[in-house]
Amino acid sequence: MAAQVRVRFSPAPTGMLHVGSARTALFNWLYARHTGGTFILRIEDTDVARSRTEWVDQIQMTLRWLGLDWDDGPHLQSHRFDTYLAAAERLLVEGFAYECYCTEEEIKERNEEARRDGRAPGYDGRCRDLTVEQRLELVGEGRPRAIRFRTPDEGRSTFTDLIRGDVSVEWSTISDFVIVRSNSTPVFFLANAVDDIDMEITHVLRGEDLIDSTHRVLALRRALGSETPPAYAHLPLILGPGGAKLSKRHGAVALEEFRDEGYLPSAVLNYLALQGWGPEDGNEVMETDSIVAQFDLDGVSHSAAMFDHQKLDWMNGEHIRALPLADLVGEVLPFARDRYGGRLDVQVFEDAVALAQPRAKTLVHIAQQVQFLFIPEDEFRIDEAAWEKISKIDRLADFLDAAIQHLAVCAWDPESIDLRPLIEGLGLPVRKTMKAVFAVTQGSDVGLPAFEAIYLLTRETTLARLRAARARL
RNA sequence: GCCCCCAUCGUCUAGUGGCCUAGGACGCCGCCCUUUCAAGGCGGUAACGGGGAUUCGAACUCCCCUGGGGGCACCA
Repeated sequence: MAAQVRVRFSPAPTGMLHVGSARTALFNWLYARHTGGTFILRIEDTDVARSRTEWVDQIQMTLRWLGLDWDDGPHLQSHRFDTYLAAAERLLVEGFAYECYCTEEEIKERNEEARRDGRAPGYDGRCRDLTVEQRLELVGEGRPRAIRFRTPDEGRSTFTDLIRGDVSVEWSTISDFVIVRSNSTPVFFLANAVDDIDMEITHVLRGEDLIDSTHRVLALRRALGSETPPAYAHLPLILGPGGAKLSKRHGAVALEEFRDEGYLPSAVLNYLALQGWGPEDGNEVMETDSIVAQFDLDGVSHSAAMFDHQKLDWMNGEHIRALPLADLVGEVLPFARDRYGGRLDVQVFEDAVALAQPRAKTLVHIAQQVQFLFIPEDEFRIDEAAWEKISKIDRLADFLDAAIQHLAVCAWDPESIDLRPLIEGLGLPVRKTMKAVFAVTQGSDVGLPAFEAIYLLTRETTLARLRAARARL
């Protein structure tokens, strides 16, 4: 057996957890749990200007909501600047890095010029081999000092990716890069390399957008004296519909949004696991435990996946239907309380959720479906389009009169409430006429099973709504 | 512009030289069930980007092209 697996999820706290990051977190977590390894949470907040502690908290909350627990951390890189700076100093002394006195503006200008001339952008190496005198002069001018890592001028960099095989690039295409900013804060590459060494990370699973930066991190690690690099696995990206970058335009992209829209964490986790990975038996609806048991790296696909909200909706419905009623009620309750507050009758609510469960896509959807039971009577409205449709129904007034008469005296149970015999008795078409029942009692011509719904509505309210509709004709 | 990665139904994917007249899932369409809408059942639609090469035989191997994505920051 190989050494214990140690993986980490290392987000930058610059915003909410995006589905792409969440998928990366998930795969790291799955791999750790599958192998019995350690899952570490590390916050890469080296960009002090953009990082915010509220995002650090928010990210943790979201990971917990998804059900991803970590064994170690969160470790904030902002607490370890001294360590990174000391490492940079060592690299400086040993000649792996050098001091750079070019200003950001100068570099930007030179890059733009290079682009105009059709040359490749990237640092031009101006400060690479300054003499002591030159350095002193630049310092004398009051110029800021950054530290740059010196990349090889020739040869190739190659590493073996766990899911892509050998990945290699010509060193000449990778220019010297900054590892310490002129304001003396460390940059991602440095902190990342140092921490992965110190935390003894064995496997780095991250998005494919980072594949090019791996060569630089690996070179840094070697310069820092690390002889055994971790295994790298670059995960396919998650794209929006049409293959464009997944963005707000395509609907929810932050996990918090999915939570607020009434998606179950188990469904989101299940769907995310399917972005780039699939179970061998093809059975896609899975409990988290089952995913953990089956997950492995060689099942990960190579190509990017497009995020499909429709499939997520279906998946969420599957998970909603798999939930025991009591659990589902607990899940929907916050959404319902939010809408109906004290008007919510828990017993009625439970029965209504049971009716909604087989036809629900999201928890919010369920909360909306039971609305007709809990809104104040003076706020109850029949959907205009539905009213338009049902008002054309043949002999609607006769039917409503008969229904009122029947419901005023019948026993109050769904069986006795059943209006179909009455409709047939009047010689009216059942399906068509039932549309009116839905609209008049629930506000829309589609809804929860009519007679159970009427039973929950109570005799009094039902009669009131029928009479109001009759009066409106 | 240069570099890197990728390439099977609309989408997620199975497929690792013959089991493929390419399988499953979402979606879509039809039928059944049915008090609406769903759910469920049954059936259908739909793909190996193009061209070479290797081979008795290529979705699967190799090369070229094309296409898509990513990167080339004192962001991560």
